[in-house]
Amino acid sequence: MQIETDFQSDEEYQTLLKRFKKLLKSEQLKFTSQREKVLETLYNSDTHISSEELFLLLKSRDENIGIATIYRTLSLLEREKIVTSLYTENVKKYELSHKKHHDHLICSVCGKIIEFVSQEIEELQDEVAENFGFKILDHNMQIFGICKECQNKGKN
Amino acid sequence: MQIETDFQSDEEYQTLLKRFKKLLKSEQLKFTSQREKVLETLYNSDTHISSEELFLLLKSRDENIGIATIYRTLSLLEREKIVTSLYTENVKKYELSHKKHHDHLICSVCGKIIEFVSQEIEELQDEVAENFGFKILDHNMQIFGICKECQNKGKN
DNA sequence: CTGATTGCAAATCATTTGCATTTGG
DNA sequence: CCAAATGCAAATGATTTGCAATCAG
Repeated sequence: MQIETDFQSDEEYQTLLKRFKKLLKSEQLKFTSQREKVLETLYNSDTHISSEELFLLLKSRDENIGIATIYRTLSLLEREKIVTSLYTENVKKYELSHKKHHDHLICSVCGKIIEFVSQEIEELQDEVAENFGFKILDHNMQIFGICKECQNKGKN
Repeated sequence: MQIETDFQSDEEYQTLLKRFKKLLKSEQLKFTSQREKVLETLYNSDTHISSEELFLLLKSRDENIGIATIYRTLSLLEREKIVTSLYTENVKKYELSHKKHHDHLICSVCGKIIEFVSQEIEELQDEVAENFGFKILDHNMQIFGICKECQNKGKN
């Protein structure tokens, strides 16, 4: 079971990597080890991550990478829609967008981000936009509040 | 008609002002002319406004106010839920929250912000949050895209 | 009076940029 | 090769903070 999962993930990552390389080629950009590190780290991260966090993470692995490169790579990835971003706690945080689209519940106490999908909300959004003659490119929904765990903590 | 509207607005503003004063008193904070200017400017602004914009606006009226005071006042107002904020074009922008709650369509071309309300979306959000045992404090929905006008501009 | 607030300037934080050097194709 | 990319350090832009002077209650 574990093996199957790993294999599957790996295959998924390879597909992503191929897409990235193809994309770079089509724009006469170069595939570099730094760009791969960033992509890979995002792939393996199960939460949203900021440039700074990504930098520290890679540095702790003794990777040779500068923070400017991380900023540049994340911008590139966002431009190419390989990642999406959101803004919390005064910084921009990124996640791979290969996942299904989803929205966010953000805990104001612990900062935890819970992802969720609601097809109905998506549809209503499309409807609203249509009423304004507005062409949707992307959207971003954040619900702030207190997660179950932090509510319970409060009771102690 | 016009007179009636002005009167009504004025009354509404007075109510808001009273609320603000009461709130300040209850926290042993002081009512200052700078705080009033900020509140009043927000009240009279029909769009979201950044600290910088607020500062320039007040300066152009020769008001005596420093930008640090504006930042401090906006934080205070947000903490007290008198204003809400959103993050676009790399800055935080504020609006009075005495209006009915609403969400935003943001044009990626001209930066225009269109407000809308969807009771159905609100309800779905509550439902989702409930499923996660999440207690909603606030939320924030931004739909990015291209507004009708900018789509038409593109066609010329 | 006296603690809160202000304006200013300096500090900080996230992000961007210039540039000499390195590297991928 | 050589244009693109990198790392570094310096620059930028938004926001915050320290502090002496001022002001509200």
